[in-house]
Amino acid sequence: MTQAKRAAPARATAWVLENKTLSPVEQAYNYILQGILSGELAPGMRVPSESVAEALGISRMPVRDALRRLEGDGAVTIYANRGATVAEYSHDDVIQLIEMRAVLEALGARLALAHIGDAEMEEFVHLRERMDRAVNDLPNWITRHDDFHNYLTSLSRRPLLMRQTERIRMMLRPYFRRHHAEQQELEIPGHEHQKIIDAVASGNPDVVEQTVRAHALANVEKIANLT
Amino acid sequence: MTQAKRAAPARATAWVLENKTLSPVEQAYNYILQGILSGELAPGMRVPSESVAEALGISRMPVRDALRRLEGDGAVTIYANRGATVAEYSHDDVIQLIEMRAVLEALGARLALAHIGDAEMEEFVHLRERMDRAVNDLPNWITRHDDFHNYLTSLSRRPLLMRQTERIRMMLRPYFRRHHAEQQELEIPGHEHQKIIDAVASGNPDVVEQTVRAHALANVEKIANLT
DNA sequence: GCGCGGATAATTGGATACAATAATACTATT
DNA sequence: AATAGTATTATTGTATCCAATTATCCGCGC
Repeated sequence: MTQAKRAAPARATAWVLENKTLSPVEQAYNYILQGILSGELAPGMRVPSESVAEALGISRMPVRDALRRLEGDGAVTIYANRGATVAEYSHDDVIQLIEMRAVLEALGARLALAHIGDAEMEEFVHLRERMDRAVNDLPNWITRHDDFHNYLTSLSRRPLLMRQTERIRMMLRPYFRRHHAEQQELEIPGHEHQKIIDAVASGNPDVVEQTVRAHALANVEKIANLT
Repeated sequence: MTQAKRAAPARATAWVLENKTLSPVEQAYNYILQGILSGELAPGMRVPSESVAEALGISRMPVRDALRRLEGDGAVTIYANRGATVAEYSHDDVIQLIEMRAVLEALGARLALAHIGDAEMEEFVHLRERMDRAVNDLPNWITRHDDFHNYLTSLSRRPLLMRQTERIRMMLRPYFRRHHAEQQELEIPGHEHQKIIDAVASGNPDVVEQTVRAHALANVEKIANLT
């Protein structure tokens, strides 16, 4: 069990950029994830390693690796001897995920306050406007919406927290899509998110945390009821 | 001629307890995780798939699967073409993890209130006592400590939340071990945790949430400074 | 028509083999 | 002696093959 300790290699954060040809595992990972995020692969659908392998012209082995990683991300569920399916979250699961996201993003927002100046406030308004402009284009709007929240969380300078919230958001993606697709209008332009901007502008950590938390929990029931 | 049967591990690997033939992936997963939790495998140590496979009498393939899952759990880090190492978290990382655990467990505690009656209160006291009795046995105390917190979180009836907090606790395990090992005494028996019990007894959600959160953040700096 | 077995097909799990990559050791050259 | 470049070794990544499990289909009996 014991292994010689050796200095861990430097964290390669930029390997994506220099690698033009993605490795088979990465191809498979991106391919499947894209399918889930885009909505092509709906919750419950099977993801046979064979068909993915064939589609990408690789063997099943890297696909399996990719599926394991996606399982860790909560994007797919792997049943023993029965393969992988796009993760399906129940009514209660969705509630839990939203609750978790709420407290985590609220925490992120609170911690972000320390790093917010005029430039950042401007950026918030900018992001809100971009969101509003995409109000009639659902896929685009979802992206912009995520941009807004991710930016706020990113200002906390907490990469692990960021990663966590992104992960949960990814898990919820299919259900948010469904929810927004059924709404007549996505949001009275900017209204909800302006409240967050105002809270941030106030500079009060408790207010910020509470506002973001409430925002995330806003229509938890409506979303969960779709499942 | 008849093909030789799949070689059942001829060597009776002194394996944990009587288990009903865990699949190779599960064996590898448990084996590595156990090594990390027990402290045998310290952060930064390499975990070559070959040696694990050999130790368990299986091939490298299921070990790879296990490592991928552990990567998703945050227990190991996999560098492309350079294998897996036990996940190493920096000073800042540890702070983030503790912060996340704080808000998530605080949320869990708040939600648990709805499911707490006399029987549960008794169980809390029971668990605290077990913890106190193990005060001179570090590994055991850590287990009891986790038992206490996991029980509280479990009462929220939020499996995903539970899983998340357990995951984070696992990531932090090596650093907590280090922290507690350096402490003269683990805790004025029951003192800190009695405060949580009292808060729960009060039945006030805000108090509970705040208390649990404060408890988790109690010595974040001391722990993080060890890295 | 409906359920129940048993054969058959489809799909995953695991092992071996080989290729690719990174780490290490070595040699030659300055 | 230091270093750069090369050869060697160790380890990981991928492909292919076979076994095992699960799902499907079909005939049979009620």
